[in-house]
Amino acid sequence: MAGNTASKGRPDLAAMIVPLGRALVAAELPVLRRHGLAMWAYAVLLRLDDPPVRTQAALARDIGADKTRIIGVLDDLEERGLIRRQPDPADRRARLLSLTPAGRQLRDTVQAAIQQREERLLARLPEEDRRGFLNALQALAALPPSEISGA
Amino acid sequence: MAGNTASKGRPDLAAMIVPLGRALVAAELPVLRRHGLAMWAYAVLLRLDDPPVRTQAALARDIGADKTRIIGVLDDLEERGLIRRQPDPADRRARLLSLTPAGRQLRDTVQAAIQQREERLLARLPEEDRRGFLNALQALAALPPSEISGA
DNA sequence: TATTGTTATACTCTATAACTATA
DNA sequence: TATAGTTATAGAGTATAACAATA
Repeated sequence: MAGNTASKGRPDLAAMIVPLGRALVAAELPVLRRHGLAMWAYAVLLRLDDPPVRTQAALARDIGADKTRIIGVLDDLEERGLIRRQPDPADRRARLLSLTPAGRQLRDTVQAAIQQREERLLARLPEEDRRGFLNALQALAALPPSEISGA
Repeated sequence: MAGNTASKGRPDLAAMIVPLGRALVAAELPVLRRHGLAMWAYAVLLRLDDPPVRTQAALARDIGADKTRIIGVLDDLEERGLIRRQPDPADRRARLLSLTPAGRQLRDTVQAAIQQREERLLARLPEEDRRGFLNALQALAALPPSEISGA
C-alpha cells in the first residue's frame, strides 16, 4: 500500500513495479545461491540462447549491464564449463558466446525452480487478471527501453 | 525480448518486471529533476499522505529504504517547506512527519505529469489486458514483500 | 534494556578512463 | 580512426556500527 494517492486514482506504475521487482529478485536469490549462481550470471545464462551472441558488449547491453561488469561473470561461467567463449573467425577482436550443454541444463533447472515459485504467486490472481497481466507484461518487456522512457 | 526460453514457456516474471521498472524510473527522472526532486524524495512525498507517519524508521521501511538514508532527504524536504517534522508529544524521541500544503501541491503536480506519461504507455495495450494488468499489479503491490519472496 | 534519530564508517555496486589487439 | 575486450581506478549508492536522547 505504498505510493497511493489520497483516495482517487491509482498508484504510479513505477511505485508498484519497482518494489514488486525487488521482492521477486529476493525470492530468486536463495534458489540461485543454491546453484552457485549470482544474479548477473543467471541473466547471462538466460540471454545466451541457441543463436550465439556476437559480442560481449551486445550481451551486456541486452541484459542491462555494463560491458566491464560482466567480464568477471563470464570468466567464472567459462571456468565452470557453463558457457563457451570462442574467438570469431570473421573478426578476431570479438568472442562468440554460447551455452554448453551443462550450461543449458543448469539454466533450465534453475528457471524451472524459479518459475514454479512465480506460478504459486500468480495463482493468487483471478484467471482473467492473470492472463491480462502476463499478456501486458510480455508486450511491455518486448518494447525497447527507449520507447518506455519516452525518447 | 530478453530472458526467453528456447521457444516454449514464458520469460521469468523478474526478467520482465525489473527491466520494465528500470525503464519507468528512467522515464520519471527528467520529470522529477524538472521539479528539483530526487527519486527518494518523491517516494517520501508519495508516502506522506494525510495520516501523518509516526516515525522516520517506519517511513523508511514503507518505501524500501534504510532509516539512515532518508535523513538527508528529509532535511532537504523540510528546509524547502515541503514536509513538517514535529516532535511527537507522546514520545519525544519520535518525529511526526506530514506534508505541508506546498508539499502536497508539488506531489500532485509531479504525479500528474508522471501518470500522464504512463497512460500513454498503457494506451498501447488492448483494453482487457490493460485492465487485468492494473488489477493484478495493484493486488501484488498490496502484498507484503515477505509474501512475494515466499517467507 | 530497548528504541528514535543521528553521525561516521565501511562496504558493495556501478560507471569512467586507460590500455591491447585487432580492424 | 574506431571497436572488442580487458584492467584499474574512482564514484555513487547502500548498509553497518556507534552515539546521544528518551522511554
